[in-house]
Amino acid sequence: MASSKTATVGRRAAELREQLDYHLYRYHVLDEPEISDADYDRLYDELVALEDAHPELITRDSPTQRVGAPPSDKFQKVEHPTPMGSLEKVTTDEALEKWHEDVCKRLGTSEGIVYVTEPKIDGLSINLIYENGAFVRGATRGDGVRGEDVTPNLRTIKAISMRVIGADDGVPSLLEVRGEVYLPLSGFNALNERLVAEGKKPTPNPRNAAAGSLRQKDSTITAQRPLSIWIHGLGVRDGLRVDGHWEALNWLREHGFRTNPYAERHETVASVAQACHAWEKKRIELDYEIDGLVIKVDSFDHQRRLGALHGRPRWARAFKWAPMTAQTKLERIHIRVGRTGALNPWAQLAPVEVGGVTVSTATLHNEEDINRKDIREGDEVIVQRAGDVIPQVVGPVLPHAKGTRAFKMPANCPLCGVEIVKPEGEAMHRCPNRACPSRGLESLINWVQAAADIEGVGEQSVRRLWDLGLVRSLPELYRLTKEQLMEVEGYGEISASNAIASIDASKQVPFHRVLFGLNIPDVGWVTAQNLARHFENIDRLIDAAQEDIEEVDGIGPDRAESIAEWFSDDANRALVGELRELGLRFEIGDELRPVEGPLTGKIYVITGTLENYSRDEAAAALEAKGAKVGNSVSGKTTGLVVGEEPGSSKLTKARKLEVPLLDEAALEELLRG
DNA sequence: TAGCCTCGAGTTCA
DNA sequence: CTCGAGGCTA
Repeated sequence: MASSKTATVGRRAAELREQLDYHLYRYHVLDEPEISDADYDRLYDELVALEDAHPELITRDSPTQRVGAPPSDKFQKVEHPTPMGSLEKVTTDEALEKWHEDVCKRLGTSEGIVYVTEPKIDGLSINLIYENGAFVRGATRGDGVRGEDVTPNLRTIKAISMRVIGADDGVPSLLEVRGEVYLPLSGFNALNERLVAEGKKPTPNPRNAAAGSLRQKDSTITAQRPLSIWIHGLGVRDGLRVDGHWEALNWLREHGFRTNPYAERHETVASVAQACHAWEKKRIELDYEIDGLVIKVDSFDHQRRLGALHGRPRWARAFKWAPMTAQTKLERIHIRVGRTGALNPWAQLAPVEVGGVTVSTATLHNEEDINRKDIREGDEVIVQRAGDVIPQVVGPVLPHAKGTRAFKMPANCPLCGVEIVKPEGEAMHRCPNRACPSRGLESLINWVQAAADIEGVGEQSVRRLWDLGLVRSLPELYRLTKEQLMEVEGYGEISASNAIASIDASKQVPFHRVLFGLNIPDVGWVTAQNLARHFENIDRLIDAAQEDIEEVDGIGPDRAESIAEWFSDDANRALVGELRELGLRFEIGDELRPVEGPLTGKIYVITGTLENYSRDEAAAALEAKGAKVGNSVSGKTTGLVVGEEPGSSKLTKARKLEVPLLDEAALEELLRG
């Protein structure tokens, strides 16, 4: 008895759902309601009552369940006239090719299929409604069926047209226009600078910043954010005669909508694949983030015949690249003490794929930076590899896990136990102990890999030699014997004698490299060269007064003082004497003579990877012609040599300063001419 | 004295 | 590559 009643109720519920869906469709999709709103509400209320009494009858797609997300009192939920579907993604050429084959099979032809690609903007999908040519409402995508009405905020975005231009040539009475709201990177950076200046926490990425800006309750705040939009499609468009997506984009553009200029038309799938790869590299040139390309079958007739599966159109795909950001757990914050005694905190991360490589460590710079970003051990954090290669921890995915606490530098050096100091106004904490093992070890590593660049002895070997107590100083490295080296893990008869030979050969490195390798504070590559050029030998330098040192290019009172102080230390003087006796070079050769050539006075900067030269080779070739090669683009830069996968910051700066760009062919031309 | 420029230092992964 | 900071210049 009871069961048959339940069955009746179940049938009625299903009937109501079907009717409600049908009337919603009549109303929203076709704009031709068959019943009044009051009648609709009566049906709806009946279903709600049934579902309240029999919760087991509630289905996920019930019209009553469309308010899925937690209710917000800020924004009204609105239903989209046509649902905003999501795109199935592909990540490989093979998957793309497979999709193409499916398209051909379903259309029964491989002829005449045209694709359109557009950058896939990492922003917020928005649906805009125009009635009789006037903007009346805009909503976020939400769950695809209902979104949040953010009309007042959208009105503040100047890139959104408030009316359809050229309405006289037959604009549909109801027009649904889809687009992606985003925050340009320049605006994102400016916003974060402002937030930091106001003592607030910066936003982790442009997408979050855009979302936050658009969901401001107070639209005057939204108005201050430089949001923009790319329009990429049509929803409802009754009576509009366009036959394909490409034509639709053109129509939109002509009627006042901001469509992306990098939309491309492709006659073959191979051409589509090519675009997907080309844009993966070109994307950093854009002032907004894209995470792939959207690919659509152009013809609306084809689109209709292909249809959709589970709300995902068969006629479109998102080609997505490996993400440049990822979320992972920050397991521990470690401290490393550098060759100058600076304490460097670094993050040990749960390994995670970012931009195609597995990242497990990242530098955290200093205490201040960690706390400004509010990063804690145990947090879930966002890791990013942006235009550059080096991963950074952007910030925590709030809230903090239980039991975490703000990061604090240790009071004592983790290696030697001496009390840590932090000079007023400086960012870095330091271990002041000159005899701290970290300094000796790190400076030896710096010697073998940078200053002298000894082949066959790398960081690992130096660490092992140090641990075994065989080499604890530079002179000890030069007194190392083959027999001793063979005790070290990883060395055999041959590799040991080769390594000894390279150590011996490294005694010939030029004076300026020796100076660099001594680890004098404030003396890097350039200053070492300038010192060598100015004083010519160690005898003049070692006893030079601070005022004499100030004469050198790029050295002012601060640096001169620290250099003079270093040379007045007995231990350092002894080290110099010992190295000299061992046969290292302490006077200038002819390697620093300036080269006169056709490019004298010109300054070039190189970015990206060149095909026929390494960066060092290209730099050497330019220098051989008299040019200087710098590291950063400035107003004085003659030209920026751009290879494959260039760094974004140099490129951006060069554009801004109108520094000429040279490709590899132009470089070769320059070197010949 | 401000703002540009250059330098030093530490940096990841395969 | 990016940051911070010292040096240089207008």
